[in-house]
Amino acid sequence: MEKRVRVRFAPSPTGGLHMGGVRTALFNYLFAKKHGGDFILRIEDTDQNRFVEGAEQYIIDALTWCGIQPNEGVGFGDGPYAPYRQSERKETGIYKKYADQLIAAGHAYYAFDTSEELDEMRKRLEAAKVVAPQYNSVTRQNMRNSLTLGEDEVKRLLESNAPYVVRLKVPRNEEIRFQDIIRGWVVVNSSQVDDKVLLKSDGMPTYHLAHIVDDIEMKISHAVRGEEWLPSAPAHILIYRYLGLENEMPQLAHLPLILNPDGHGKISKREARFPVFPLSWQDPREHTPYGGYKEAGYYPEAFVNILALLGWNPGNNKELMSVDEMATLFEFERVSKSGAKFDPEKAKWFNQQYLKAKTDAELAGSFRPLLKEKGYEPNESFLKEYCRLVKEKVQFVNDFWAQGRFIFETPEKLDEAVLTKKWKETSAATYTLVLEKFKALHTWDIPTVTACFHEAETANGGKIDMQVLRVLVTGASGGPQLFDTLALMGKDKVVARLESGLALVLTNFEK
RNA sequence: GGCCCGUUCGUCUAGGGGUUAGGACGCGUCCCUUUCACGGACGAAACACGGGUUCGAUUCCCGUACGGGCUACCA
Repeated sequence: MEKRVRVRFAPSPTGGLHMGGVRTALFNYLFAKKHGGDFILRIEDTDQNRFVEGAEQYIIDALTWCGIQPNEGVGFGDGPYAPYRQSERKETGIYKKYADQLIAAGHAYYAFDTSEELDEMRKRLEAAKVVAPQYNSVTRQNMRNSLTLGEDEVKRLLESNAPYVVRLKVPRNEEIRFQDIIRGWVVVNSSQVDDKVLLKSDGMPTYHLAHIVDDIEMKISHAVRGEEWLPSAPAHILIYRYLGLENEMPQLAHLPLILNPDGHGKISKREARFPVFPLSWQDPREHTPYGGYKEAGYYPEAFVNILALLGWNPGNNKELMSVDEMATLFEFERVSKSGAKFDPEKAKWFNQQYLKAKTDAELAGSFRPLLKEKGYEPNESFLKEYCRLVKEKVQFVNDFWAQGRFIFETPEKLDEAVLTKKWKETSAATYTLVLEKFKALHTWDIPTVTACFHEAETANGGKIDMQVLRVLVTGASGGPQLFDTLALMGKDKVVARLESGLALVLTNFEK
């Protein structure tokens, strides 16, 4: 019988959770949802030196904003396997228990080397032209560990509380093979694997031991993580094997990395000219916060949609999908092996698609607070109409203000390029005519304004350039649907703008 | 350097021994439009290279190049 799908997202609280981490969480979430399984948040805080205040809460907040909440784990309700923080689990002695088991079985050993001694060893090896200095089956013979020291000495050191680590005893030359759901068979020789530290001298487990113990204890069925873990997977296989748990170990899936759009390497928060964090992140050790997708105006649905298609695709040419749709389609077999460069331009397009799907009322709701910051609080119907007009032109609600700002505030200057090109000697008379026609109106709505403009054209004896009218009223060469905009602005404002616009042109353009 | 992983339009990708190599973003042209968009149509644009295997390779194998990851008592 297949075991119940239980997957975990297991970040360490060493900083803000960036988009690569979110995607890993997302794939876990989709997989769990598809199979009706569990999605767990486990906090891997075994490195006390790298602990960052606020990071854990950030992870919880970010997942929540993205709508990919775990159903078990830190911040989301303890299930039957609590605690879900490794620092707390360590207190139960669970990691030491497994480490002791490995030692008893002869697959792990105590090592008493100081960091100075380790440095010395590496230097020595480098001097001897050893290409990859590592603590392994060969070098451990010259180090201070329970394999070289003799039983009595080891016992004495242990009893005298000498600091030690527990290392995995990796065999010298053994082929280690494992199957990755995404990559197929991967084969590595154990000579390439070093004697990994399992238990650190502060008593904390390393990632290598901790995640295995927890995955087993928490009955994790699939370990889904980034490609950066692929090189250490062989060591993990060995640990499972020596624990007698190779048959119970989770299936492995190593996700391709998200790469920088330009340049090279993993996506990085420093060089990116686009957000890499879902929510803005203030690192307590730094001065300036990093902006987030939320603050940039992205909808969480759009953000998640973008991420899902970075390395995965449903194979049906469909790109816009809800999380539910993605979940029904998701499978690791359709996750690609190669890294994906993130394309910020396409990300914007995604958001635009979601934006266009919103109702004017929804948009008004999200734009109202932004507009209030600028000092304007129009009534609901005005705001909805405003949103209707500007939404076709932007990708973010954040752009709504800039797009229609002229409605609230008189532009300081008019678009010169348009005027230079289109303003003629007769223009002053033409647009004065339009002004007079507008002034004479008693009702003011879209059809009336439109009809009035056409009447002006008739009276003028020919077409009147709408773009020039636009510039006179709004200052800009482009903007929302012109007559609709004029209708929304109201007669008084349009007339006043037209007057001031004409005055401005006459002083600056008429020679 | 060593080890591991990867390589289809600029980017995200589909496909897979015989295809006009498909879609999307972006880009260009046109249509719609007396403005601005949206929308629509069309177009330019890819199988890294070299050897095999095969009647036939973009697809399978090997090598090379290139890219990425790892190489800590970090995860």
